[in-house]
Amino acid sequence: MFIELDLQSETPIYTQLVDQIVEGIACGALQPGEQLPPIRSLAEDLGINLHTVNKAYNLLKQEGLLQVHRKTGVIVQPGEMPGVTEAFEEKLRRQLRSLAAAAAVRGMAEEVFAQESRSVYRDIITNRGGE
Amino acid sequence: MFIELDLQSETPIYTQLVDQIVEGIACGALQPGEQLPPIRSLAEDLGINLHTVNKAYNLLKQEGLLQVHRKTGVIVQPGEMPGVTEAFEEKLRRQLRSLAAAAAVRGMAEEVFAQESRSVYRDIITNRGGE
DNA sequence: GTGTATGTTATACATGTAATATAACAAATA
DNA sequence: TATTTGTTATATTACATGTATAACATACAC
Repeated sequence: MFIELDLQSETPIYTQLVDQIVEGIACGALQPGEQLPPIRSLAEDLGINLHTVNKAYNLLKQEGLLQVHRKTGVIVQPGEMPGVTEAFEEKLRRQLRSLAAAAAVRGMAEEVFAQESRSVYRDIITNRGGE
Repeated sequence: MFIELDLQSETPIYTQLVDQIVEGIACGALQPGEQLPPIRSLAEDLGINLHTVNKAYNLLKQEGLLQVHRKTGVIVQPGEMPGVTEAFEEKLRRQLRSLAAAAAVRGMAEEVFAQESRSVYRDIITNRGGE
């Protein structure tokens, strides 16, 4: 798997997992219908607890990005992806707001901030990794 | 004061405080050198504990956005604002990355995402509030 | 000086979250 | 039947959040 954890980071492990799986789907490294490792294997591979993986998988299931079949295991949502809901828009704006304010205060111009966003987005879908 | 807290929110109170003060500085509602309420008054006004306000003020002090003088109280950084450091750039990119991936997965196009960022930024500095 | 308003520090407590460790359960399939 | 999967249930540890009190240190007004 392509997952890399930073156990020293202040971002919770399950969040890192969620983020990297979402990125994987976004950039095409994880195709719709593709199988993810069983929670126990992935947990062992990463040296973490089964429940931590489970929590991440469940969050993604609730968001409609993963499907969980008993015994079959976990796969990337095969058909329609969730789409941009009103709730998602709100959440996105709320988080962008915090970043934009911090950027503005430090003198980062509007266009630079927008360009930064665009460039980060592009880095993801072109699978370059970003750093 | 212009602070509004949502005690039901999952975002910690001190984070909400930090965000709103940063926004206040960004949009000009809080001018450089301007005085902020004493921690005890603000805490009482908002119906929260003194230490919660103190934590927020201290984070902003560490980031160089506030100055804390004993007895004089807390003021908005009067001279040079922090600027876009390497550390800030990294942190910004890391957080944008998570948002961009989530947006991409839901089919939000690159240009829409960039435009969204630009528009949120503009909302802040033009002091319209945003919602 | 005395008093007062400020931020600071220390201690304690309650609650919730993150992560781990075990164990057992439920369902699908070989 | 046995195995592999996700699920659920407890328990424990550590840490974060928020509160509550109390005391301390400094600057300023009087």
